[in-house]
Amino acid sequence: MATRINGEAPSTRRAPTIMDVAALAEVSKSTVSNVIRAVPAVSGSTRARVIEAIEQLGYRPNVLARQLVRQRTTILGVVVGDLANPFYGEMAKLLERHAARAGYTAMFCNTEGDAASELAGVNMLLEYRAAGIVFLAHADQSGAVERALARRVPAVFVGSRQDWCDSVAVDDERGGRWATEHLQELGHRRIVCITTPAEEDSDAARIAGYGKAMAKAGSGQSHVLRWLPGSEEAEHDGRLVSLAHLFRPPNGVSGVFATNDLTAIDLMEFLDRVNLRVPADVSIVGFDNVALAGLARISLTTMAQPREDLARQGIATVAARIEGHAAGPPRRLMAEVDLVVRGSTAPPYDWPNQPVERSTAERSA
Amino acid sequence: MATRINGEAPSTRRAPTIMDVAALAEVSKSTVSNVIRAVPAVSGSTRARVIEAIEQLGYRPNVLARQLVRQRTTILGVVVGDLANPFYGEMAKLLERHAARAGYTAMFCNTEGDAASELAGVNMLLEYRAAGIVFLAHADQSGAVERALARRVPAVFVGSRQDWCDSVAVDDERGGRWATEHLQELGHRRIVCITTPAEEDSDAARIAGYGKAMAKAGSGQSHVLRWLPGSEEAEHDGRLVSLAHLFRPPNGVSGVFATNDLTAIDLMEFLDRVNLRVPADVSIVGFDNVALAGLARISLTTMAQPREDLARQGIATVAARIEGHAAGPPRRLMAEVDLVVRGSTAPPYDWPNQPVERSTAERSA
DNA sequence: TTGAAAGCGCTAACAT
DNA sequence: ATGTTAGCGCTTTCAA
Repeated sequence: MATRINGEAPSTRRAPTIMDVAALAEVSKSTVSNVIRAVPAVSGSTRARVIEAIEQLGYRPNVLARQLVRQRTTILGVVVGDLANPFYGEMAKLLERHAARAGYTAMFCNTEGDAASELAGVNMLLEYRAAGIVFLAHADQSGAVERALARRVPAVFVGSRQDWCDSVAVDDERGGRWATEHLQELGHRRIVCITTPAEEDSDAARIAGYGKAMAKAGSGQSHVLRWLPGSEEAEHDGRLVSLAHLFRPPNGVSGVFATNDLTAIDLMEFLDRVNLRVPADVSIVGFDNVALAGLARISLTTMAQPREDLARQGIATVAARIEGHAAGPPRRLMAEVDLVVRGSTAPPYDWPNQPVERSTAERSA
Repeated sequence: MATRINGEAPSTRRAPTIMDVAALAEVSKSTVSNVIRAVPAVSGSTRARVIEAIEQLGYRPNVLARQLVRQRTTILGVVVGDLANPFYGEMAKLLERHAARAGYTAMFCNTEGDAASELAGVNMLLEYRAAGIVFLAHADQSGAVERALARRVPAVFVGSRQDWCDSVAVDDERGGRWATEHLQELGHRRIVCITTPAEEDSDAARIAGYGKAMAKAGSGQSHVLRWLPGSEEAEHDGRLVSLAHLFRPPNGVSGVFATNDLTAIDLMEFLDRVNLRVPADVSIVGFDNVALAGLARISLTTMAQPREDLARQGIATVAARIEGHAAGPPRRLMAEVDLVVRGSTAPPYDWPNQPVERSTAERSA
């Protein structure tokens, strides 16, 4: 009979350990370990006894101890900007699902778009010895996060890019260009780009795409406004401009490219309030194709990101690095962006009817 | 000079340990530990040397090892139904924030409303030796989760209830009653309740509230329909009924209480499609007050849940159990539910105008 | 004020 | 087929 190391009765509060199981099954702890890890070299009868003991005690292996001795965790950190934003919520869910499928446990940290909490979150993940990190957001501009990572843990940016790191994202510049061209083809000339004050990396590329389309068309200048939803004004070249005035027909802005759907929808709300009609007075194109955008009452024309692809490839990319299937310089994977035309865009009020570009595939978010 | 235990140069891939720091600072590892844990009994000069070494190596304590030896983690598990649902997304974010404030690290698992993955998620949290678990959803009906928990780890239900466990939630029955009474006071008599096939605990209470209000008014019977958004039909008493037919004026149903906002909004979409107007033909009341519901284009009358309170009290409740400030039988905390009247409810088309009940406080989700 | 030593629960050689 | 043993990186007595 195997010796019971701990002479006392099992504490009511403490979780049973591998030793408790070994004692009950009257085997050594290695045998229990062999059963848990499905090592074949265990006789049927012994295995049965061990399994019986495990169930009787309600034993569950301590992952912390296992990962400590294995010198490798299965924790995958996910840095999210704002879980309450439906785009990130959906991405978080998909990432978790794919991570689980690949044998990893997702650990989220919400940064609230704040560089300090982003760094705190990354540090926490590092202290948990996360096997890899997925960035859905990146607020830090100072390089502190890059330094903290110090090439010690594989990371991937999903939905945005960073030159020092693997990434999976759509061609944001192309998306911005396409969105703007859609407005131009409808006949719009006075087109502005509206973005949020808390600008993400990907926003810059989308804005650049807008700029290129405007330059190429040669019509009208490009104007980028930073708008905090709720405010009546937006910042343009360091000056505040009144939005209501900006859009006032007949000579106001008739087309808007918003760098994300939430901003686009907030703008719709604003326009509704000041009695400007979408799309009769103002056409709007968003970016992301959140579920919301597909509601008939919103019906927002937008650039769709293939969320499922982004999640799948993001996990695959970081898993390949973790498992050593991939080495070398940062990889930049591209996913396809697509225009989804809905009811928020139409020719400007003074424009003759003409055929309208259609999306490659209409999707319902 | 202290002996360097590990003679080799530090590996490029492995994270530095407390021993590496000790060797570099020429102290023992206990001293390093004392510095990390801010134990006062360390001389200023020693502390400085250690801190210097920590920074030079980019050392970060291994939380796994620490929690193993301390026999207690700071991991707080959060079981979520669907992160892509804005109500849960927002709750997840708030819970994470409050958990962090209380010194815990949130670890989410998304169950997709599926009992099997819920149990898998709980098992995972148990294997990580989570200090406590917050349930935002509960799909399992078999008691398997309760048995797995086996009173070994403190848990709290937030937004729903379970008699074997602490909970923080609004009075769902009162909410359902209030929502129905609002419709009744507007003059509606033919009022149905619409819920999802994947019914949560809290849905049952909301439906019960609807039933009580209907019974009390003595007008019309109560009818509960299970509807899968996208379908043209809903299940009622085991039979399928056509929604379009159900609402057709003048003798169709004129008022709907939906057990959550997402279902309510999906119903709005459906009604829009079949050319029934909200609220002229059909009035709708939802439940949750998600951000979406406050958009002018949706303008859904709904029962608001105090999300911030739920999150704060949920964390406080489980933290109290963990930290031993609380013992004894399950606690059931109540949060206030509130009617938010918006544009989706109005008197029925054949009803004379009359004063309308107003919300305690109009909120913008 | 510092250091030595005994584990926490587990895995993975290596012995038997 | 099963047991023995040496750690994984850390905290925490207890001695010095």
